[in-house]
Amino acid sequence: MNELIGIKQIAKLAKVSIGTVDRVLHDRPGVSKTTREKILAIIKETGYKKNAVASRLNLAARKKVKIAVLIPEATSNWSYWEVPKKGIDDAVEELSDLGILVTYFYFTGPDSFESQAKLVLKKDIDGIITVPFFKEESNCLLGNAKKNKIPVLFLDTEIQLDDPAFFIRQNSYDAGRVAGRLLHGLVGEEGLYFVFNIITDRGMHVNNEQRENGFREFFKTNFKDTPITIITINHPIGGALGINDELEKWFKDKRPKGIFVTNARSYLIPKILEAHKVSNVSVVGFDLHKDNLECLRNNEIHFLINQKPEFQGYTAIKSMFKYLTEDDSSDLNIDIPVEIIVKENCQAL
Amino acid sequence: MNELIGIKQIAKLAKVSIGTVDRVLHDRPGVSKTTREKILAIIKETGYKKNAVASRLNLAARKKVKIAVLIPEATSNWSYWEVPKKGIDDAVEELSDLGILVTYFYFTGPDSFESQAKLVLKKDIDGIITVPFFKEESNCLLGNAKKNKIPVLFLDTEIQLDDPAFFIRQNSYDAGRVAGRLLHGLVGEEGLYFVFNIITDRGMHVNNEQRENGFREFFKTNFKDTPITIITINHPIGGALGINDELEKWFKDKRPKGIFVTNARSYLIPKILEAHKVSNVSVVGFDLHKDNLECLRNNEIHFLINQKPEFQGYTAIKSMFKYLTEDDSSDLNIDIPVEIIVKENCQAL
DNA sequence: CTGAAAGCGCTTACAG
DNA sequence: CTGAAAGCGCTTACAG
Repeated sequence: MNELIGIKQIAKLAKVSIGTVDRVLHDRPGVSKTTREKILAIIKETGYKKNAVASRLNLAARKKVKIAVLIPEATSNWSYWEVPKKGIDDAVEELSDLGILVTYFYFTGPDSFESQAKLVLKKDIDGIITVPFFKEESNCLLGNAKKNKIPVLFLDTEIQLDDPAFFIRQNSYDAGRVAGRLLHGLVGEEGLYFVFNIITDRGMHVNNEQRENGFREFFKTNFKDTPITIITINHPIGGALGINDELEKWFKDKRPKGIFVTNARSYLIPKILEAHKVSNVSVVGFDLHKDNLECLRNNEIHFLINQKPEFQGYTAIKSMFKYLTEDDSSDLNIDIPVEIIVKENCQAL
Repeated sequence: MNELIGIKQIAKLAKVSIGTVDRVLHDRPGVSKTTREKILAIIKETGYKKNAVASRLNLAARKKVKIAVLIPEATSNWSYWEVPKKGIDDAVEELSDLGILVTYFYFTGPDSFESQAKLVLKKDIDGIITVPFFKEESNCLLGNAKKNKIPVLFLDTEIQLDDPAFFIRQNSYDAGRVAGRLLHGLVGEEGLYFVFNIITDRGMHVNNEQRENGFREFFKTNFKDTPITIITINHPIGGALGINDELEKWFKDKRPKGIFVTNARSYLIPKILEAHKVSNVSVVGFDLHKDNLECLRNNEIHFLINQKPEFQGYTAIKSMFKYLTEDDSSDLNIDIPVEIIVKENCQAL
């Protein structure tokens, strides 16, 4: 709390000009070894810390930090990707005085991802935020970005890539374990457990798989012999699910039942249950999709797990900006907490 | 995204100097009505927004924002108040370049709260962050602060005061309803429910009461005839709880049981249950006290509700700073979300 | 290799 | 009532 030491004080102590101090601070060439070392010693001694605000004030006007955001196009159904975008926009607003420019690029499948990624790399850009939905194409983007020394931050999903990268996403395996805990609490040890993977042709299912694995691991660790039935349904988005003979068989059993839906489509379950005339089934799903929230309010879904997409977007921008301006990568790898939502705490969000 | 309009451009458009523009922007006297109106019109037209960073750069060096934080002294037992303090310190660190100075004051009871509050008001201070543990004394502080036009922000607990004030805290009533939902999920409709208020002589019990009310309201709304037994134990912090005849009576009943502890002392429950030789009781409590976390890991406590004390501290500083520097009070009243913690999602925090 | 000057957008004395 | 200058801490040309 003693008077903050600035570049000016350092210069005075070292008997040089502030320009020279600046050169040393930024590791720029053109300083003799002796002066450099003298200045470095003083910087260390005084515990000098650069004033990031003053620094940005200059640069903001001349050279904005440019970040490209490459995400799925918001579809007409559920515009999930509007949510992280909201967070991104909030962060941009907060950082606007510090000089930031975010440009959005959209993709719909592997091909457009690839072409948009190429477009991004052609632009004059400092960092990239995207999602690793397509392994090969993500590797390609990551490799090319690496060549240009452009950092890439992935949201939503973690997959193994050829080069190290940054990830801000929920640990889906942990989320599955939490779902196991919650569903077990409602259904008990004598229950029948179902995992519903309601998928579509296109799109990644990495999160689905890891959530299922975590769910099974929970039971394997805590309640060894609990039988879990995995049901995978390929179903286009929109449209309802009808009677299913395989399901009918399962529903005949009298034991208490729990269903874990490994993605946002748990809102489809109540109608299936109705069609099969089954009731008293506990349901755990993901994401605060409005239809899910509706089911939560009607006690048709009992728990929702939130991966905080808005926070993901917000913190992605903040962390990337911090990295690009202060070379601080500490916030570029984040485990989003597994947030548990019930009817009584869903409004506050 | 067109070129940002600055004070200089405004001045040029209005054919005045930037000094005059500055006077208008800050509503300072010494500008003729005509020029003032001309400038205001241009500001409106151009959508000028002041560059907060540049503005602070000046002031940071001359006049720091000074915030007094008056909180309970951290006790040797559980230093709960270390947690919001951590959040406060993080926020201060983040804002250090913008010129902030936080001074801590500590109290142990109503008397020291009062004397420390007086001390705070004598200092040259821009804002106060504290907790409303003592109604009369809080009113006194709030009244005096109002006279000096110093904003007061209360954390942790909301109570009704004579003047309007700012609150950043969890809605305890909602938290109680969430606890009801969670415990009911584990215990079911045929169960016996207990609310444990484990209190001490000193200290406020407003949160305890509201949590209990919310809990009862949950059952009243959803499961009308569920019997709930309220048990209030006055017990000093530290030391264990032994056999209790009244409890023994209740524990004789064979029905499934659920216990809701309305504060952080749920870690005392497992030992009581052991003493009474009762098992299979579901427990919901508050706060990530290390003993509570230990019980959560041992499956002796099943849910914990977190009121995010670190976030409360962090956001208190950020919001107060924003209010004092940008006159933006929008973040000074916050409902902290009711965060649900189980064994499987407690590490990430 | 080093220094002096101009500037980022805004604020604060000071001069008229 | 208004303007011109100096300055916040740092960065960037430019001059030597």
